[in-house]
Amino acid sequence: MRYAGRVPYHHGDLRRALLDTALEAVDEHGPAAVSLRDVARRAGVSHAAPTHHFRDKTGLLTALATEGWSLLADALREAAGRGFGEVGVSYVLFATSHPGHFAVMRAPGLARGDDPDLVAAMQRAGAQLKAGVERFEAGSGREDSATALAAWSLVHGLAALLLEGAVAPGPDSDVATLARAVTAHLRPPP
Amino acid sequence: MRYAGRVPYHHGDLRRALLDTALEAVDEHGPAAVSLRDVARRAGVSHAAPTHHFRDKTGLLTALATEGWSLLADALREAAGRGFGEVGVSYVLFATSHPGHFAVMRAPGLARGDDPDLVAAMQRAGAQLKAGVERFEAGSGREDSATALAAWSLVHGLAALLLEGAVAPGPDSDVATLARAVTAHLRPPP
DNA sequence: TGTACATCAGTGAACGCGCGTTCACTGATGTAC
DNA sequence: TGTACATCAGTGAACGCGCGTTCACTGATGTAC
Repeated sequence: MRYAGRVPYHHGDLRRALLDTALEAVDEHGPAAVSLRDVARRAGVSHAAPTHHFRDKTGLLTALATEGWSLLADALREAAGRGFGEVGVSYVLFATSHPGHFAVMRAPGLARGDDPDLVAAMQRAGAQLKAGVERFEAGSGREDSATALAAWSLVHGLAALLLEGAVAPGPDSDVATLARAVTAHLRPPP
Repeated sequence: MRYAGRVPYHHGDLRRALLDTALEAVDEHGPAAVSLRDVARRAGVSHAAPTHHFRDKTGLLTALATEGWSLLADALREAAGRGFGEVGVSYVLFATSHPGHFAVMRAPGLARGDDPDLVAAMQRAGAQLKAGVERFEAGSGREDSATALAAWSLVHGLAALLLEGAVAPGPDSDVATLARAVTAHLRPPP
């Protein structure tokens, strides 16, 4: 039973709360500098509590990476009906609106790479990316691996430049507009 | 005086040695996880020695970032005579052959952003990048900020994907070939 | 050429701190009967 | 409906470790005379 004004012994959804505070910590200091004790502190819980939800630090990062790839797959799938350009825009929007997830997803060696859930989520996102590029290539009737790589590089690079603070949308623009302008510069396969 | 087989008290060029071992450490664990003590250990020197060359940890990272931007500026300048495509290829080659430098250059908040040498080196590299894009645009006779951003995104994205291990050149290819194929997909301004 | 001395480069001990993980524990919940 | 008990969720102390920085020090070098 819970009484107003009383801190309950059980949290309610500590797992979710830990994931959220971990994302904040990643946003602030990068995925390599996340500390389990800091995450617990932010969530207002003892430093040993996370153990019950994610065995150890790697477990927490693996859960974040899995969630990230899964969210990306969902976002790309949702945009897939609207052509390559929109899949690309969706990729950039995902990266800038989920910086913590995106950073953990790209950081090598922090998550357990052989985790089955993580592998499945990555494959799901990979399939959506591939489908997006194929849609772009469809216009020309031929497939070209360099086109696929160029498309991915383009949106990945824009996302990285935005996240690194090397580029920012002007006052009359926003990320989606920037992304559309940039993807329009991709030349279809010869 | 130095005798063969005797470890001299003075190192000779400890500053350079520390920069080099720091680069190795960055390659292995990322810029956020570099430790001064580890860098000193790798260089075979007491952990307090780096203080004499770089006041503190930030000083070491600032020196690395400065060196990185300076090397990039040199590489871009050298390639500038050969058209935009080669400037782009040169950017990607710099990133993949100097992963430690490139990582420190992009990591926000690790170096002293107001260091005059660092600022100067960044400006030098920025000017070369700008010149490269202008060369590309010259064909069309008009300038277009989206073209510049797309060009930078494209090469930056390819570099990031290669460094993150998301993409690797096949057995019959190499980084330069990949970079040429990708930059060929950039569409000139309308 | 020799010598005194300032300066430079590196040492090793010490400090206080935050970290990840383990552990025995206790409070809360839910289920079988 | 009540009660016993297993299980789950969180606590707090403890461990050993590596870290950045400071400090008094010593060895080596170079320069003025």
